[in-house]
Amino acid sequence: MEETPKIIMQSDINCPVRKSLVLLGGKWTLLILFQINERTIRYGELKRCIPGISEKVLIHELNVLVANEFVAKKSYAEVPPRVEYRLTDKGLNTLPIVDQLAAFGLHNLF
Amino acid sequence: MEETPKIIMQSDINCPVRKSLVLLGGKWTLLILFQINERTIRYGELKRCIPGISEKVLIHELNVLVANEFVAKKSYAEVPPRVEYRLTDKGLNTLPIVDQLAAFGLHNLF
DNA sequence: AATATATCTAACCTATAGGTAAGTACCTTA
DNA sequence: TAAGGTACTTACCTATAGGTTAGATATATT
Repeated sequence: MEETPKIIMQSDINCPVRKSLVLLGGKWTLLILFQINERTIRYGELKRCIPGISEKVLIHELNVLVANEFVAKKSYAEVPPRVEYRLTDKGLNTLPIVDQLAAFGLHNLF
Repeated sequence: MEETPKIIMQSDINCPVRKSLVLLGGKWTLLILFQINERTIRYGELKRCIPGISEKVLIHELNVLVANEFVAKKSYAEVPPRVEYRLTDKGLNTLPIVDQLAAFGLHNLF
């Protein structure tokens, strides 16, 4: 068997890992994407699914995720208001990352 | 084909994703693990591989990673000093995460 | 008329992650 | 003798991510 050493590029600002971390590296970002996952979920449900996050941060993160097209938002003109969030295709593409975070946690952190 | 909806637990502090993020969620943490990867690497090399990181932060992150047993450190009693870092088994287990971050970046951020 | 619900908005505050810059110790090379 | 390489350490500073609290809105319910 031959040794086929992995070549690792310098991680300058064009490094894919680094670019991903710029968008996904927040304290709550990947957790929010994980919780939305493949469902359509209302703001209030989401909040209850992530104990400890503040409303301000959750709203802000959601706005950023919508602006970056990870999440799609649908508001209904109802009272009381109803707002639904779901992942875009790009957002769905982040799920393998959180799957690996989950697998790592399960296998190494208990 | 049956619908088999994924069940998603509430992400309290015991959530595996959340626990992983506590340890790996720093600005540089996963990038450092990615750069060490499967090689044995000296401090100075590592620094050159991550343009923009400060010495203080790199040293500090490395110390934390060693304390958390993601990274093993070997110092040689030489002058000038030589210190080598490599991933432990636990550290190697984080590579699938950075692989997914890399894949995501390549496919979605260019 | 008071309370509850749901989704935000806004003002304010702070802890800390991270940045900057200088210094240390020892040897090598020019 | 002076500059450079190597792996740090220390002190100081600051920007900002994130926390806290209160309020807005507009209906329905009691």
